[in-house]
Amino acid sequence: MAVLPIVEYEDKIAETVEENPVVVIIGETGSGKSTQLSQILDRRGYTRSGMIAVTQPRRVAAVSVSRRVAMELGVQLGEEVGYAIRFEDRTSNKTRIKYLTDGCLLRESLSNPELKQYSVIILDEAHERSLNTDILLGLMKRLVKLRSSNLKVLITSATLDGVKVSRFFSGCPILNVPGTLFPVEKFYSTERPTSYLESSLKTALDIHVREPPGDILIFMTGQDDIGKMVSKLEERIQKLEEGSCMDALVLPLHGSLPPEMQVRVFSPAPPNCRRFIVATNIAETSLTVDGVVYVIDSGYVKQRQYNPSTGMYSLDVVQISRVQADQRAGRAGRTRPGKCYRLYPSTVYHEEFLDATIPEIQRSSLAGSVLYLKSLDLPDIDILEFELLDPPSRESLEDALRQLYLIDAIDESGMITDFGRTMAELPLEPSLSRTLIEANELGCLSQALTIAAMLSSEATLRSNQSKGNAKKRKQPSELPDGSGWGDHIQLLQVYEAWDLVDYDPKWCTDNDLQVRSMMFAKDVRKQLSQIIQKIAKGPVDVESSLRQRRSDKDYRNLRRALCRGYGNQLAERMLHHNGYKTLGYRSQLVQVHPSSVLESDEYGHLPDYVVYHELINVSRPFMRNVCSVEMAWVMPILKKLEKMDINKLRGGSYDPNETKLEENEANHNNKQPDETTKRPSSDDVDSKIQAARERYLARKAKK
DNA sequence: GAGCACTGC
Repeated sequence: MAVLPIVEYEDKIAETVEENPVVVIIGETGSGKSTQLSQILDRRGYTRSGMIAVTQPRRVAAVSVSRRVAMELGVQLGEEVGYAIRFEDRTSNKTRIKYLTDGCLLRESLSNPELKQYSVIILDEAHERSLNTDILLGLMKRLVKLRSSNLKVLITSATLDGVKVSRFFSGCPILNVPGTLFPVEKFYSTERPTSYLESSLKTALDIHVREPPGDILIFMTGQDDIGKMVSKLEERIQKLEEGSCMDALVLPLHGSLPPEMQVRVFSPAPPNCRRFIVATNIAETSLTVDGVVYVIDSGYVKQRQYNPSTGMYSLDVVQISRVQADQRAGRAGRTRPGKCYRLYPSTVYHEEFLDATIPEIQRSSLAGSVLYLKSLDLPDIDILEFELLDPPSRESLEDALRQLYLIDAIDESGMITDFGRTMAELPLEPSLSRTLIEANELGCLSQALTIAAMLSSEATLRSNQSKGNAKKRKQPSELPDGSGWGDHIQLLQVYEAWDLVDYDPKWCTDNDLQVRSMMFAKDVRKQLSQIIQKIAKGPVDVESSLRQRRSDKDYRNLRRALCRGYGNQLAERMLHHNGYKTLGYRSQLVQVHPSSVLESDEYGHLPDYVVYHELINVSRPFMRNVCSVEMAWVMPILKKLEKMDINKLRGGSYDPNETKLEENEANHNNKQPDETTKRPSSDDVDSKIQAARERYLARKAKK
């Protein structure tokens, strides 16, 4: 086995770690940082006073890297070297080196805020900037001060980000460890193509005809384009003159492909055959395809982002960053020198692309993360001042506070409530945690657990309700339809139907459901049940109704619990048509997603009030996963909205004078004093509630 | 009447 570059740096690394509490390691692909750093520090005696934790953004990485390290050290996995991921803890009291997902480490710090069992914490792949890694970086900054004598923190990052991370940790040292990538020659287009699909197609065929053997990896934005590209490639390759070039195999690769299709890319090409792998971003970091020598990079990626001013997610095709472009190019140089064809001019790369991808923390709803931080009870930290590498916008934090207030996780002055503490314990979005608490009080916890689990697993019920579409109506689906109450109820019914056939995998495939997702839902449900039973004061019922079907056909209590939980995600139907208006501190015109099973009454009217799981803007704003609720349940939440004051919510445990000072400072820094004073006036809220009441009266009169 | 990239507790 070749000696990894990092081994030559062992003394230097050990020395630097000895002298500094925090060290940034810039390790390129193939440097061996993921497997070697922990072993180096183990050899140097750091495991005498505690374990070494190594975090990974992905589960598969935690498992495979720990397996590798156990093998190198000649120990049984789970003994001296182990891993911990959700649903699976393979560590023991002998464990010295522990690989875990960053989400797992966050969970651990909930019950043990100083993470005392660790003497070293290595945050690997920090340049990927997952939401969890960013929060961990903030926690580490605080932790190294608290435990300056007995904690070492190492952060691995990419070249472009290293200085920034170092600056965040008051200028800690940066060590560079070279990788073992082969050179990749880059070719740029002279201009942006009008159709990147056509341009990729042409480039791929050019390579096929002219270049020596080696697989081609083509980066596309999504499933649709990949499908088109695959069929066009197959068509054009067939037309190529026989004998003029080698054989070809075209493979799609994206996340929603069934696992058996995904693994096809891991078997090598047949002899004298070139593979074309048409992939999404999944091939950028998550999956490594061997044999790739040529990369075609469109320069685009599909990215999900959250807009805190509308509460809406959107999925947009955006330009990639320079880090991403380099990562894509690197995929061509893993086994030998490669070539990367960039379908954009070099000026675009240098002048238009961002240095790094916008971190997830600036593209997500932060309700869950803010609740998490609040539950840590860090006495010295105001949540809005919590130091992060790239702080989210003030608007985004305020949005999180408002959401948390509406679902009773924090009180009117921003303090975490008892509800909030329970909610933070559950590995769910706050809305679903709140639903579970309410369901427990209303005697329908078991059903709510199932819904929460099904929503976590994204067990998409593939358009089995395409009623009007004659083409797709081959056979009517046997799946339950939510009894008209909506998608949450349908998810519940589907799971219960699966339970009735003893969780038979074949039942899933027969009904066009992914076995993987359903199994995941089952695992989540079990985990949630265990956590709830652990934290509950009294006895809880987590199993009822799974087998003995209830007689309440209207799922009344369950819908009521959902309404309480989704108090921040309510919508009201328009008086004269089936469009909806979201209710809350901001109002949007939205529609029920066409895939919903929500039913209208005999007059063709959808329910007056619904809760929704998510707002997503795809060509138009839609509510995905909706459930019918009753006005009487909605009114108390609107009342609560009336009392909401964002200035108080921001306050936390600080006294008002101090808060004021901070705000003045913020105003000064932002140089936008108008912005900070511009908050929804109470008039606004009043008028909203007034309007809702008028509509209520109008409806009542109509009936 | 539309069609969702990728992770994770």
